[in-house]
Amino acid sequence: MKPKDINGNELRAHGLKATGSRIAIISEIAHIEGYFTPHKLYNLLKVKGTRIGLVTVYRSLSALKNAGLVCEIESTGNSHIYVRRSSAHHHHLVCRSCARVVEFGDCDLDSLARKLSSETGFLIQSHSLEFQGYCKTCAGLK
Amino acid sequence: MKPKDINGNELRAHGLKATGSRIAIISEIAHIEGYFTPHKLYNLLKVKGTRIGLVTVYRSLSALKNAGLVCEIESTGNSHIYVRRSSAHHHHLVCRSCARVVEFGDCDLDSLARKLSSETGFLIQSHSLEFQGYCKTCAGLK
DNA sequence: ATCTAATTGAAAATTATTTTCATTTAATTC
DNA sequence: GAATTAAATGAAAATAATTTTCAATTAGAT
Repeated sequence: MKPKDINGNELRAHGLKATGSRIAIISEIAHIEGYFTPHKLYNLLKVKGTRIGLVTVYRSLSALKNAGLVCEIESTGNSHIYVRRSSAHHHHLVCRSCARVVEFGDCDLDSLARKLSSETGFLIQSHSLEFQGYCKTCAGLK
Repeated sequence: MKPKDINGNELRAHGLKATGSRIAIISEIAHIEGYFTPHKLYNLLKVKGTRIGLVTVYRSLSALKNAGLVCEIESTGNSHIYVRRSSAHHHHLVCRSCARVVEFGDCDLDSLARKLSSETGFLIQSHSLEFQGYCKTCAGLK
């Protein structure tokens, strides 16, 4: 929310060239509460009057993902879904109604991972976990 | 592996018309160890000499998913990914090398869900969990 | 055997994403 | 501050994935 990225320091700190497009993109992402697709971000930027092409949105999101500034969410849908990234290892609570995303970090899956590892012989390297439901506001409206 | 589906009883039991295409599809799926995309299944069927169109593969997988005979896996990729479904509530261990999938059921996330619920006000309805790594065979080869 | 609604295939349409390549631009060097 | 350079950009084309349309076929019921 705060305009801390009016300059491109955060981008440069992550090894990315601080172009006008990217600054506009991370500024816009800072305002998005829930998750978003490349198209949604593109449209938000267009409404704001910027002239950033869809291709640049795709490429920038890919770069921001590699730099760790956004996360890509796993889904069964037909398009990429991103959220702004804040903490290191974390998971998401996703609202089915308004797309609000809440992060949490304490997943405590190590003992389960160890157990599965010994039962199956798998070398486990990572995991993904997500809870789906309705946020406080949307749950109240139902 | 066993040809229990040479007839379409499993399909009819789930409210699906037992067409030749669908019988061929579930028979083929029964032989696939890991996960698969619509295209992969389509190609396997073509190699076997069937004349099932890609569109039918898409439609059948959608129907089988609704009927609970296959699961769709969440991913960040550009295509749908399915696995044969066996038990009710379960999760997957996925091998990054050979795509082998091992199911497990005891995720024990209820207490975490309750805690998150009380902290955030979310009404939690479901969750997805997946572990990624290398299966015993592929881990040995590395 | 007939009927009917669901399924199928082929082609077209739609949607999502990536590549190509000429141009522009941020960051560096002088 | 101007010149240099590699990376980023935009527009269009290419590729890939998925869905729709519609006429023909077929499973399951009568």
